[in-house]
Amino acid sequence: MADSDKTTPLRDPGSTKARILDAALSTFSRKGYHDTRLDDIVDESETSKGAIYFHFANKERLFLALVDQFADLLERRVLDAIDGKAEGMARVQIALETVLDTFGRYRRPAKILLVQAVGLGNIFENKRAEVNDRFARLIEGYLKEAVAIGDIEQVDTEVVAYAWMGAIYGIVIRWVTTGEPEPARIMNSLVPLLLRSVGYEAATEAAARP
Amino acid sequence: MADSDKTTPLRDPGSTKARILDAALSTFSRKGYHDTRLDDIVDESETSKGAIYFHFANKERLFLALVDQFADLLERRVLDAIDGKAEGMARVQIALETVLDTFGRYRRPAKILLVQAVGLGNIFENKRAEVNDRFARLIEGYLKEAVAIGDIEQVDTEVVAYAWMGAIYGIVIRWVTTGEPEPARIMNSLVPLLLRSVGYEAATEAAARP
DNA sequence: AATAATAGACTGACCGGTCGGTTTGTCGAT
DNA sequence: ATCGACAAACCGACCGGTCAGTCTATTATT
Repeated sequence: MADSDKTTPLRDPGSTKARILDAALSTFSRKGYHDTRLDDIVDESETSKGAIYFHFANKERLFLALVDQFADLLERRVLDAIDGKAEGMARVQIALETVLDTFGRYRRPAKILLVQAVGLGNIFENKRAEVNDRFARLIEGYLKEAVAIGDIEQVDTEVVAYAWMGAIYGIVIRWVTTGEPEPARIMNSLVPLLLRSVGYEAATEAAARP
Repeated sequence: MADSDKTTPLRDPGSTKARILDAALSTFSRKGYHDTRLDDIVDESETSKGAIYFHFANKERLFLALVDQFADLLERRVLDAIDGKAEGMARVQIALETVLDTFGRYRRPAKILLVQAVGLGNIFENKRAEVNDRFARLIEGYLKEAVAIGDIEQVDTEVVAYAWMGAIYGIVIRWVTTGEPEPARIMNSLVPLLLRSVGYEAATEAAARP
């Protein structure tokens, strides 16, 4: 996923691939998958069809590369944020805040993952479900830990995890589309709301970072 | 929307249109918008291209007709269920249960609204947002009422409403796709979860209907 | 010279939409 | 009650634009 996989860079191959990915991100997030023409990406990246097909097998793969890229980033950020700093519900809270923060910082990738990757064929739907599962399971793990520790009472952790992901998605999708509830407001309203839903009162108050 | 608008039905125009809508619902919900060929609908409905274009302006309108149809049904069911029977959080609870129950009963329309209508062009995205808003605002209204009455404390009703819709969507999408959390379990876990998120303890227990 | 990387003209399958034509029912006139 | 005129409903072959993907040519690198 980095730059130098194994191929020897000629002119400056990384930059072309990166330019293609950038342009693809921009166009896909703006127009959606089907309304994006390969030629749009060619224009915006100032490369060529040949370059695209040299670096990616086809349109579908190019799109999925963006999804994977962002899913990886999101997971890394959550894991980094947690990183043994706390346990129980404190962990859950940090995880939620990090997910929200990351969506906030990366608006276009978020849009691709949450909006544009939905409703396409089964291939895409599976990928979306896979990513969703990944994070729902992550959250569920922390939740179970919190239950075990006694931070919160017994709950249907599976339903909670998916409901939370859904709630986050719902709010973020709206923000991504309309810009409406400002990230700070989302952070301050949504996180306590979710925590309260399992009977936990949020510890922190203004957690929104600049 | 009935049959005899003003035109005198000849053979039985309603039935053909209904067959087309049925086939469209079936195919769109299964394959999604773009993977559905008009000819698929022709085959499944045992009609013809001409019949489709006689009743609908184009593919897009046919799809949107399904979305509208279901959105109307959903709204009607919620309003009927409420219908002055209660007020405050009791109303909110009934609204939530009705929405969930309706999604549960109409799996394919639910899939079209929640999955297949996402990620298509802007036209579709707007429609989806419109429907989503409609219900979020509905819920928000009841929530505000509950706050005014004193059933629950002050909350960011807008965020709560959209978060709830998202949570419901998230769970229902999963069910629609995988069949996973059974409707009864959803009803019993999700509704209390949502109510608790605004500090309200659910009154009823096993509310799931046969 | 050989190979990686890039360019971009070109192809062909695909599919939404059209359109001329056919069938089926209504109704007024005879 | 028969017919002819008309229209609503329906049929399906066909058209034509679109666009992902291919292919050959060209350039840069070792």
